[in-house]
Amino acid sequence: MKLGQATIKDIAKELNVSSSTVSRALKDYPGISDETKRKVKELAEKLNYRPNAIALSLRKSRSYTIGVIIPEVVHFFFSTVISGIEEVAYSRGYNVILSQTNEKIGREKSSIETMLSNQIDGFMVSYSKETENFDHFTRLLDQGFPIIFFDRSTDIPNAINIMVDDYKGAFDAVSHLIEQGYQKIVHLAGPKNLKISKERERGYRDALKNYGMEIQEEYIVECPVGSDEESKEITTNLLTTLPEKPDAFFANNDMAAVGAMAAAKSLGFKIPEQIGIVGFSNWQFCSMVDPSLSSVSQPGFRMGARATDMLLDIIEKKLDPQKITEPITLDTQLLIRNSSLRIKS
Amino acid sequence: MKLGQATIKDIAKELNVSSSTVSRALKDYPGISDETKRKVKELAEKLNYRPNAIALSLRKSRSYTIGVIIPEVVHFFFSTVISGIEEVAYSRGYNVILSQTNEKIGREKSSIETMLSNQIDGFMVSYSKETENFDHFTRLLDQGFPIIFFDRSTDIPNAINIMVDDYKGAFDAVSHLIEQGYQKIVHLAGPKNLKISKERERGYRDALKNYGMEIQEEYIVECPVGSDEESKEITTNLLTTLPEKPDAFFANNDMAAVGAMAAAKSLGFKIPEQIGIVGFSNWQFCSMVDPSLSSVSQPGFRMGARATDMLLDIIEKKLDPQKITEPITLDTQLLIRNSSLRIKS
DNA sequence: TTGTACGCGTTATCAA
DNA sequence: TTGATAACGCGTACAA
Repeated sequence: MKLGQATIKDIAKELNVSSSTVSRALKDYPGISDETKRKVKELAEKLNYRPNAIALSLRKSRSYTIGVIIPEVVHFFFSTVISGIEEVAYSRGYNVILSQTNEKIGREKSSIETMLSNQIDGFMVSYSKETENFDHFTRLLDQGFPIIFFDRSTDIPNAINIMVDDYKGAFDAVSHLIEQGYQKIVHLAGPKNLKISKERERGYRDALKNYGMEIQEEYIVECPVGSDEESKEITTNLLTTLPEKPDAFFANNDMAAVGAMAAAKSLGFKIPEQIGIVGFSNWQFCSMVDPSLSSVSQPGFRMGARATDMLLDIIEKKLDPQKITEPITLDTQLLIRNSSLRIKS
Repeated sequence: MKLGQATIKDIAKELNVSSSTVSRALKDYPGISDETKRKVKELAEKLNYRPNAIALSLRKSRSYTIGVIIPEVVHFFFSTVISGIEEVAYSRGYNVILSQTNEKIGREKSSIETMLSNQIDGFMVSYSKETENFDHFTRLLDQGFPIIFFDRSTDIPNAINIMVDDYKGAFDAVSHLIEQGYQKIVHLAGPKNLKISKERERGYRDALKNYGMEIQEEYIVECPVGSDEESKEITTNLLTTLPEKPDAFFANNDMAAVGAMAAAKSLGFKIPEQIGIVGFSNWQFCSMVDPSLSSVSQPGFRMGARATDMLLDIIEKKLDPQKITEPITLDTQLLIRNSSLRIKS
């Protein structure tokens, strides 16, 4: 803050009282004469007094600030989560301090250090793709420091995880494709080390099993990057080389789904008549591509809001983290659009 | 921070030295014996000592934190700007504290107050649509408090504005359409009260003039919401009722452009042969729609990065804000894709 | 080479 | 009803 910001001392000096009196008057403590209160408040108003939150933090060892560690800000799902976080934090009087890791563990660790230095009251974390060792988190959790992991969950004992029900989302999507009569369904899978990828793959497998269909391992293809270009290349390859041509794609994310769509179209396939496609995440563009892309929508805002409410409850001791033993899962919703709807009922 | 976080005092007590010695040893001050330094650093490491940034802030009246006030986080352009801000802030050792206003002035003001309480070193602001009175900003600027306005600029004297060159972006886009031989170019305009909308419309008008073409007022249609549905409806209307059928659309944003594309396609027009379309912003989906959408790309990341560099330079007194009298404009780039390219050269 | 004392802004505690 | 003092964690001018 610039010079010239009035402090309690300034008010005290000007009114010839002690700073404790001013402090008490401002907070309507009992045992201060109405007269003094009035004078203090009047002058505070006049001087545009604003309490110094930093001094307060130092004194209380509480900053009313939570730290958000996120892989990328420019990402539809994550920005939606941030929005939910910010909304709840604001309404409960907390600040949000934000850092993106760009999927780098080094940056993740250093951001955590900085935030701890800044005495934040708790963390909301979606860890980076590079993170395989979780010691920097367990250490904090063991100290009793509040952390909530969102979207990307961990196996750390006692950690609180909140995520989307990826398994069920995938299960629903693939079941839908089967019900639409698709037989050879490829899964464009995500990075193997992320739990969400594994869960989605599990949903894919179980849906097939559930309908008595065989699982062919060559139909499960990893798309490590997750971009549309990558997927277009992979999909073109599959459609031209596999002995039994696939007739549907269930993608781990919407970008990959769009890549598959582009590949199929440029090879002359009709969508959804010959090839069906379903993505995951329900990004904004799903309704804008042609044909519109069916997708599994994830409740990002709700996830951010819910997680923040829990974190603040823990910080404020309204909730005992020990009591939360199960991961919290939020329901997804399958949005059926034209890319997978060939049986009009 | 939880109990148990080691302080300088803890180290001092354990080593039987004074806390100032510890402080100096940790910072490699001259005049401390190597022996002491070694011991102090060793113990600091062992105790996992972490400087208390809050105490430092209080002492230096500097928090190494900047506040970002933004209308919405879930918005491709804004999230890109945030990313640029965060990137530079991180690399220069600053924290970013974030608040979204949801376009409400009340929230804008209260967020500013909170951030000031937290002794932030400067502001990055894109004000809300409701903001018409700027007193809450001028007061701060008059005090010498560093603020940079991005994307949405102000007329406040001495304020620093950074924005995209909307005029030129629009001018280039429309010139391109004309060069492609389109004759009856409609402008799907944005909300009239935003400066960016006005600038884009001005670019549209000047491009037509520049090519000696007549400006027909009924070809300039406001799309107040800016959604694809809205634009689809408006465009369908135009294509079916106007006596002289339009053969191109220059939209104020990409969503509106996609709406126009959908309308044209469903009316059986070929794109780009019969109808050309150019959007604004270059959202991610531009390359994914079919045909791919030409668009004017706005350098969001660069804007965030550049603005933050300036803000930090001002904070660190490397730059005198008085010296910046002109608004800073960043060049846009016209990305020509299939929706407007009918003359292959 | 090291220690003492003070102040950043605030509030809790004890005393008057 | 009010005031003086100490403390939160750190850095530094001054003294030793």
